[in-house]
Amino acid sequence: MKDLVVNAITTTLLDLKERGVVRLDGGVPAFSVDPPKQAAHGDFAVNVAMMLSKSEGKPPRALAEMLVAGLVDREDVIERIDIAGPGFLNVILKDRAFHDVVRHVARAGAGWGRSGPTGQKILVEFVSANPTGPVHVGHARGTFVGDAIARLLTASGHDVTREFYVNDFGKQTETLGRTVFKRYRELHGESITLVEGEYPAAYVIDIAKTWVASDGDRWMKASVEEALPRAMEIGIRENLRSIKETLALANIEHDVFSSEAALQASGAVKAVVEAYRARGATYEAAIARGTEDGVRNEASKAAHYEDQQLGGTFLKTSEHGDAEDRIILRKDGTPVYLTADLAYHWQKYQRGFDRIINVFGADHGGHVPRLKAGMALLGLDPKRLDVVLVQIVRLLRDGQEVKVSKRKGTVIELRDLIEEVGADACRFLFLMKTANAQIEFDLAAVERQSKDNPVYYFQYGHARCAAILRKAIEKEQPFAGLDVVSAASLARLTLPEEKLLLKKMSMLPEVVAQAANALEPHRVLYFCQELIAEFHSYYSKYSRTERVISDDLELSQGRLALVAALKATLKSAFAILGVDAPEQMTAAADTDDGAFDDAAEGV
RNA sequence: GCGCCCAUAGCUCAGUUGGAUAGAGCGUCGGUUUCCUAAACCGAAGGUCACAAGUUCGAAUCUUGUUGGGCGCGCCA
Repeated sequence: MKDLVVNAITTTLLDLKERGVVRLDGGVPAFSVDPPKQAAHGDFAVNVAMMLSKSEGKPPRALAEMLVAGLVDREDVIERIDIAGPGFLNVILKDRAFHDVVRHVARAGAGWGRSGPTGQKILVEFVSANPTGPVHVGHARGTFVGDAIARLLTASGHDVTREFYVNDFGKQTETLGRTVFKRYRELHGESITLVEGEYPAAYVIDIAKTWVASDGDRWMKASVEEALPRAMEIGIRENLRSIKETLALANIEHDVFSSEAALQASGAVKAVVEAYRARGATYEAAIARGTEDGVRNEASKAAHYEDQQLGGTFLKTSEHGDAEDRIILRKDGTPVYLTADLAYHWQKYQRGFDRIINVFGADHGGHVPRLKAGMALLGLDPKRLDVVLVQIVRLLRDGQEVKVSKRKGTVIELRDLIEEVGADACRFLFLMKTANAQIEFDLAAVERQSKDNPVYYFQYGHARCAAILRKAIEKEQPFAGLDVVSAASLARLTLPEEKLLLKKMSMLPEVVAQAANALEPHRVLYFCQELIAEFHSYYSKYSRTERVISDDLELSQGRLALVAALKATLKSAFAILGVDAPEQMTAAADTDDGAFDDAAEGV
């Protein structure tokens, strides 16, 4: 619908240029066509006259008048254009333009709001929780945001691969293995003590039980070194199984689980180092170049680990915006975490993705410049790599901060949260906010409010549409269908609220495209909220006077078309967000208090 | 100390990439159901958009500075 206005204005501008009325040196500017806040300002407000003022050397209002006078409206959809304020064009459209929205929705079907295939291959990596424990609430935000971004990009016609990077290599995995082995011995009657850094939480005991069930006491005589590979294997396998179960509960599915251990075993890590050497991007040193002259000072964390810094092979990441060069091989020749990650991302490029998106927690923000610099040093375009940083969620319970720590065993699992409030409600809590703002999250409030969670407002909007369509059948006026509803019926949609609803619905494809472009799923959510609010308001206002279903059959069909189009719009938007669109609301279940109480147990 | 992110109603957050009189939910107060679902709607109260300059027709939005908060600054991952 907005396209109609954009086309008419563009055509008019080009025509005026042809006739020498405007110079249009910079081409047609990227003017805005927006629904104004106030109804008095027409259906769409256009700012093109203000934008052209400087380059044309004429006042905006004069340009606006020239545009109106020379308007070329090939599709015959513009009723009137008012000039207002500093030079806005307030466009009023003919009713026909509104009714075409219904045709659009009908034609698009299940693809309404989505775009055709772009051929672009995009990789979205998200969650990537360490397989040393279950998915906890600290991961929840990145998990839902990542999933919604993947859905958005899919809706925009891109070929999306969803990936989970499994850090099944390194010291933390070893620590997990040691803890599992201790618990295994404990189950066979030994008394054990966990040391600082090992995982005290109960889930490790469950892992050990699984191990006992399959291997019995076979490893009781083995040394730690002998048993460790098996302990790590079991630990990672069980944690990964638990992670996948939780993700399934959250309605999230990954296409690829990429293993760091496999990456290491494949030789890819050594290969990336060789590639850097061949490009002259490395050097051997005891300390990173430049760091002597005060890039680091005593306040830097690095100072506390100086004794572990023995030198080795450095990568010249500072040449591409990183604060300092980074080590990629220790003195003994072993690679560091970054080296593996560089190899991993090199592979992402080699796998043929046009765009690579990582959803990281804000605590990994410092990692981004190194990664991008590392890609640049391989001759790859770092702009193809986008990192969405999801800010920390501060967890509160009744206003008091809750510290979540895997090491202390005070983990609140995402699974518990989902079971308490439901997957859709949980998803909503995290998608309502932009990813790059830190938020607070009161668990007690979530427990209390689980019944009036915002998600139900959305779902009720859809269910209400469904209820009206059911009622029409009951009253023997079943809706004919969006594709066959008559022009005469649609012409009966003349109430201002009805036109507003149609106009709003028509914006869905643009909202989705913009949200995908910005990697901001919450935009779709707020669009739905506005649309539903307008609908409830319309419904209530006319519930006594202008009902959807009346004795006027022609009018009823028109209004049912409005309701059906809205239902289709919501259903499509919900699917893009990963939220269920129910046909009817079931009574809110009673929630028992304190569901988190035993989730945070220590050992 | 340095880098990144943030600051909007009592609370939690939006604000259509610079547009006209800054919004929603929750909370408070008051109203609306013989009716297509009240999980809804209507109204009231509530704001120096942290502060100060600057950029221009126009700033919550862009620039700089100040203040306050978060994250990071490791040869951990």
